[in-house]
Amino acid sequence: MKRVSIKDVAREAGVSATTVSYVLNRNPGETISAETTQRVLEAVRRLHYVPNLNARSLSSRRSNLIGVLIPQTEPGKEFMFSNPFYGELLSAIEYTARKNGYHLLLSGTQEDQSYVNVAQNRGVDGIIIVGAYPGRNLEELRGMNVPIVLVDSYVKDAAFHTIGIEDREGARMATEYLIAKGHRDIAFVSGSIREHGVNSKRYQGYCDALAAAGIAPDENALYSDTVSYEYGVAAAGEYVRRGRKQTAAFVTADVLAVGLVKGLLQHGLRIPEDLSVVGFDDVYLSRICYPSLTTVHQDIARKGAEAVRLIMEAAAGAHERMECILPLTLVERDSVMERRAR
Amino acid sequence: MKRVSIKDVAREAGVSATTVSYVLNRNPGETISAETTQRVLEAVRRLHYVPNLNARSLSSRRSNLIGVLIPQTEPGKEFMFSNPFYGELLSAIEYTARKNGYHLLLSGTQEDQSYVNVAQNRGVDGIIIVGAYPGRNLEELRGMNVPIVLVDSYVKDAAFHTIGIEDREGARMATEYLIAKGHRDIAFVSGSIREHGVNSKRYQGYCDALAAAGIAPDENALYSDTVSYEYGVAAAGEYVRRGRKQTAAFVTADVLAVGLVKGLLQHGLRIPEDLSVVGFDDVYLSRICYPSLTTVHQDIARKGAEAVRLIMEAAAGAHERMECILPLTLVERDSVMERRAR
DNA sequence: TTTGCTTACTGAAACGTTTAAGTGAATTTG
DNA sequence: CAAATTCACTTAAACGTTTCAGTAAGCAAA
Repeated sequence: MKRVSIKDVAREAGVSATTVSYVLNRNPGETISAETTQRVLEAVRRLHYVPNLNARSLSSRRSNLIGVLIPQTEPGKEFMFSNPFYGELLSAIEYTARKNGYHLLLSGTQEDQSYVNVAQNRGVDGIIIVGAYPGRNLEELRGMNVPIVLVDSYVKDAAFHTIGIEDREGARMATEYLIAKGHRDIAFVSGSIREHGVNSKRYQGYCDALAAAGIAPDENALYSDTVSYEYGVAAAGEYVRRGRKQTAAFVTADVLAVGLVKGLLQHGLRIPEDLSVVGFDDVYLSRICYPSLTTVHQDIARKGAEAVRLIMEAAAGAHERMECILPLTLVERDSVMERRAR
Repeated sequence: MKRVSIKDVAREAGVSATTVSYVLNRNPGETISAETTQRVLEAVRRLHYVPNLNARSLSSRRSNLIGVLIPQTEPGKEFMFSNPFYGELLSAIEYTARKNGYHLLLSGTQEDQSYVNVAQNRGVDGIIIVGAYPGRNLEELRGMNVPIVLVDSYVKDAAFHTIGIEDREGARMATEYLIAKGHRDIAFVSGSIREHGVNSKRYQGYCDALAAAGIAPDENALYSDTVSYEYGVAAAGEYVRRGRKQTAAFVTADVLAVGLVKGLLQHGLRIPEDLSVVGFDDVYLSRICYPSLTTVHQDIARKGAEAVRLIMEAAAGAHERMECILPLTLVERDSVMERRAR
């Protein structure tokens, strides 16, 4: 039960292996007669030949493989890859990659883990890293000789291409929207605020909007290390415990916002009557949850597509650092209402 | 900027490449002295050597790579991979695979597409196929010389291992539960009912429960199309159009159930007061939606883990066909209530 | 007629591993 | 003490491609 190799095809077609390779790869500069091409393709079909891509990678040093690294927790505990946003992004990346002849090498990442082993040794043509933050992991990657795209990271490093969104603008937009609806006490709920992370930018945007309206930022911002539905629920409890000072909340991730809403409902509060909520990301879930979530929309499909595009361009020889920032819009749904006296 | 290879390590450590390979692979039967082992490992560390897994696969004919095929639609249109269940399952597969030293080669599949090219040519050690149904695609795979695990398929074929759940039992359980709550007119909402597919089993289970209670199944209570949130919403419209005969619905996928509920709410109906709903899968979303969904729970994390285990066992030499059926339980949440007169 | 160019191929090395088979030296066995 | 065994390695072939550097034939140009 041996695999059929290029040599078998060559024998069948009465040509050399080299010729078969040239036929299959339409190698520029090489000329193969129409007749021979026919014979080779015939043989390929007859023998059901499929090229061994490992051998091809080994020889040509390109693999048509893109490594994708996504934060992962133990399964069953949380959403797919800890945030449904990651799932949707992955889906978009996969789709674009496949349409361009790439395969995906998928690996989850956990805090302490080395990034390098995960992907380098397969000879990937590029790596897309989602949700990374600076640290020894990124240091490791710098030495690698492969294009790397960081998604949603504010690391400015010549070694990494980045793709992101107008975080600060988006947050300002959301907060301004709440202010325009008459709210002045606006909670800020997010995952951990780290330097170079998206949340610090979103916090800035939130402050920008408050400042423009002459409101002092709320010292009691709620945030945690993890972006999760569970933390959203917990934050609701905390909000009640603290005396429900705010009439609105800007939440930096939909999954968190949905948890918050759920938690508040469980406490017998009504949304948006008792608290107006604006989320961030516009994951599919936001349309589904109850009440449906007013949120800052980002084009996830496009983000994935651009990530793949950057890898391809870099692999094709582009050498300067590339950066791609996508715009945001606000989508109004049912989780916000005009402020009224309580 | 050359890659460091095993030969560089060999030179550095003053031994042959073979010795380095033996040290790195702890090859059984081969003895390498402690001192040499030390020297080699030192050299590996000094040179930051990482083995080229493509070369390894080529030479050893095992890749530590598992191909995963998941139904995929255009991104942005629907959930991750068309059903959040797939995302959660993928997450579980990834986790288990990684813990066992495997990487994942991910590919989405679309209706018309050949499965073979997607994975075979990378020399994967096995393929996990989610949501496949018999057809020419499976025919193609039969010829391949690689363990294949079909998830949720009732294809009985010596060429494929399978992993599934007690679909019929689960459906019976759900329907019996509704009957026990006093319902007699129970809708059946599902994706397309195909031979060898899970939905035909679930339909049987639904009929079993009705029969046991002396209820004749009603053609008019059937809603079947595609598994998607959108179709759930559409089914709600259809339900209203048909005159709201049923007081309860058994829905064969949570994502569909959530759409149905959403659609009904949009029509001004209340859940569970106007319609009791039981879903299937217990995806994370079921806890989050409003009202939270009573549903048939399956252990998705375990399912993913078992899929990987089957691949590993098959790769290790097990040759008879393996089949793994996991049990189901019913989880009660807020989408069902006792029937009362209307 | 020689030279040079084009066309259509082929040979062989290289990519980075694994692994079967072998090799000497040291050690044990009969 | 010779023979057999064990130990600790090495040699070289193989895995299935790509690709550089030819080559031989045909033809046009000088």
